Amino acid sequence: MNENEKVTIYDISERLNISAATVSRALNNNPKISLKTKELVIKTAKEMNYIQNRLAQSLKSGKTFNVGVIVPYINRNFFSSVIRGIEEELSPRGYHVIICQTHEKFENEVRNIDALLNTQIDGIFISISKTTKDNGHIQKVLNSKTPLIFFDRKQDSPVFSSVTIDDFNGAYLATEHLINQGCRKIVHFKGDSNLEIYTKRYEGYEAALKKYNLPIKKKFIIPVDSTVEAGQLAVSQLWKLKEKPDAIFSAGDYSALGAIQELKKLGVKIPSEVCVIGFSNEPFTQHMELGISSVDQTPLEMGKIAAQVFLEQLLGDKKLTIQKKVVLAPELYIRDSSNKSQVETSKRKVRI
Amino acid sequence: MNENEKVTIYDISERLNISAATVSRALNNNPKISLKTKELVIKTAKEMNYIQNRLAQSLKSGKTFNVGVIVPYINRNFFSSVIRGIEEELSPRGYHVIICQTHEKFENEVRNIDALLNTQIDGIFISISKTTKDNGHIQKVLNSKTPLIFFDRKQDSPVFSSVTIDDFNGAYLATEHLINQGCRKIVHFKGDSNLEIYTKRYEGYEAALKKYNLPIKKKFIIPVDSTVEAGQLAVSQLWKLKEKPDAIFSAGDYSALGAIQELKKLGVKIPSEVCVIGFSNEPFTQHMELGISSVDQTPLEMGKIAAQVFLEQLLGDKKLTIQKKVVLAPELYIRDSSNKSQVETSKRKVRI
DNA sequence: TTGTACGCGTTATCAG
DNA sequence: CTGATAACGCGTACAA
Repeated sequence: MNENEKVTIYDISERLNISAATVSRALNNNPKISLKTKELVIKTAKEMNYIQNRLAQSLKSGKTFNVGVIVPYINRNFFSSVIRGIEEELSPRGYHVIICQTHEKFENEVRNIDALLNTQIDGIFISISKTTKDNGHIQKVLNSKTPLIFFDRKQDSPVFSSVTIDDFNGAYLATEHLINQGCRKIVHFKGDSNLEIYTKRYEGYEAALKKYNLPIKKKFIIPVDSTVEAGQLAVSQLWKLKEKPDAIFSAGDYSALGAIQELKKLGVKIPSEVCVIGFSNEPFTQHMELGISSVDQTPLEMGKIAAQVFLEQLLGDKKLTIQKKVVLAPELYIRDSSNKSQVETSKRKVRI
Repeated sequence: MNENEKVTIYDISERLNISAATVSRALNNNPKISLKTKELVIKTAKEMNYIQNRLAQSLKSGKTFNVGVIVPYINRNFFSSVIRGIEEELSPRGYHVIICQTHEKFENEVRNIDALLNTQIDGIFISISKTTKDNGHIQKVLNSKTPLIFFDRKQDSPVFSSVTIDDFNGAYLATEHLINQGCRKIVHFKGDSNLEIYTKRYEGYEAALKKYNLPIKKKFIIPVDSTVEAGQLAVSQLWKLKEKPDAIFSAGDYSALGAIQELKKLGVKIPSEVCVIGFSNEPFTQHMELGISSVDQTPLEMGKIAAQVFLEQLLGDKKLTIQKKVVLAPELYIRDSSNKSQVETSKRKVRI
């Protein structure tokens, strides 16, 4: 009963007095085999507790059925949700998902790419870090002919596909919503300019103001980290100005929360005096007593679609790199923090 | 310049007119090699953009430097934080982390184990699902001699290690805290009895009541899912009773939140009339206007320690399965929802 | 339909 | 110190 050592196709072939090749064929739905031996092999394989060695398989085929996902931090709701989407789409097809974190450091991103490349993954999903400047590491991926899909935070690339949301439009709609609430002096908490998502959000904000003939004021455009503290600080600075804002559109939810906390401390009424809307639709925004309006990025869907793009890529002609840019529609969630009419909308989902 | 095809040690050996074996030695810090050729090999390897093929390496050595992590859902804060801990501890040692989700379904757990086993991982980290009954799949892992570490949600096992928090004590301290606040009629929202973590929390609650000579009432022990809705429902049912509770200790934060929402709707004052404390210290608990008290499970640390236990295991004698049960101390976070004295503690961290 | 023989890229063993 | 060779487990032309 000491069948503890790994059982291989050779063990099966010996037991059955057939060749290992035949066993292999039986196990791989190869047509060139009689039903009889095929069934026999499958049966005894099961009996002997045979499990295929994917390593050997991969070495032969060049495919590992592993993909790598690179994100800044895996325990941030947005990223873990995207990863969940990827995993759920890919695992039924036999793929495994390897995760890597950059901690927003470019050097780690490079290291991760190298590590994934030499561990022979079949594809890479990446959301670049705030400090990523050049694209030498992405070039390496290109050279290795490994499919790569950007999601959310992408680099401009003429060859690689990407899945993002329409940040411009999300921001435009959020700003327009504030304008519709009667706000005229709208502050924007601007995210890191190194990332396209944040410049796009800024542009959407600007476009909405222009469209409604509102002035664009430099002093109302504040660079703010996506942290509670940064939001608090920004508000405390802003409220020292003579001209007070009547709304805040933040590029992140945490800074929106910080803003709200500070506004309350200052005795400013929300939403009657100031409306606030964030971005990302973090879980906490809906749980607050005063629900925070936000723009949802549909992370689960983003992950699933990124995975689908990857799978399509595999089917396509390898020579001709088919590149696909998917842009998802963001969803606006209007809650208390920006809802002056106090209509019951906190649960309502406004599909764009 | 068409050096695009994968370059192997043979390519290097040809170029240098030496054997592949020598190249291999040079690249692996093998002592049996002259410094001169070693440096030469390393230099040309770099020039030729050589990257080791980990697949071949793994096939030879039997080690893949991949580990698998199995959790119910990866985008739940607790789990993604543990995974982050594991990744951060293991990736500097060259390991990759593969993630799998069970969706709380036993069948998926079995499937995931099988998949990981045949993809030849070096170890498995698992938090079992609510519906996991027997342990046949864990036996398979044992047979394959693959190290396995339970974290948080474990099965009793005489051979496998585990890293958990002291759920009993966490619950005991939470309950004791409520008692110290003057509460005498304390409800417990009890989690799924299939999981040890929840029965332990229940026992901790019970022990605290006993210790302070408070009666244990069946009607105050309510099975509640860890969802907002379940918490709401439980409170609406409870407040139909003649005897109203004056505190709730919930085994989960979401149901604690639901309870608070429902209590407010009923016009019940928190914490003066009813104190509430949850479990898990989900991020939202600290962000609420009325901060929710909770028990922190130190997920990041749990992940790191699980990884360390795994690494220790590798060093130990393979024959003798060294089994280690690590129990971490939970941390109580007292916030508004259970702080009658209104002392500023919302930020204070009470280390146990 | 089945068997033989080789290669995937490395490393370890054994000579030299 | 270096080279030749086998082996890890599998899949697949090619031959039978």
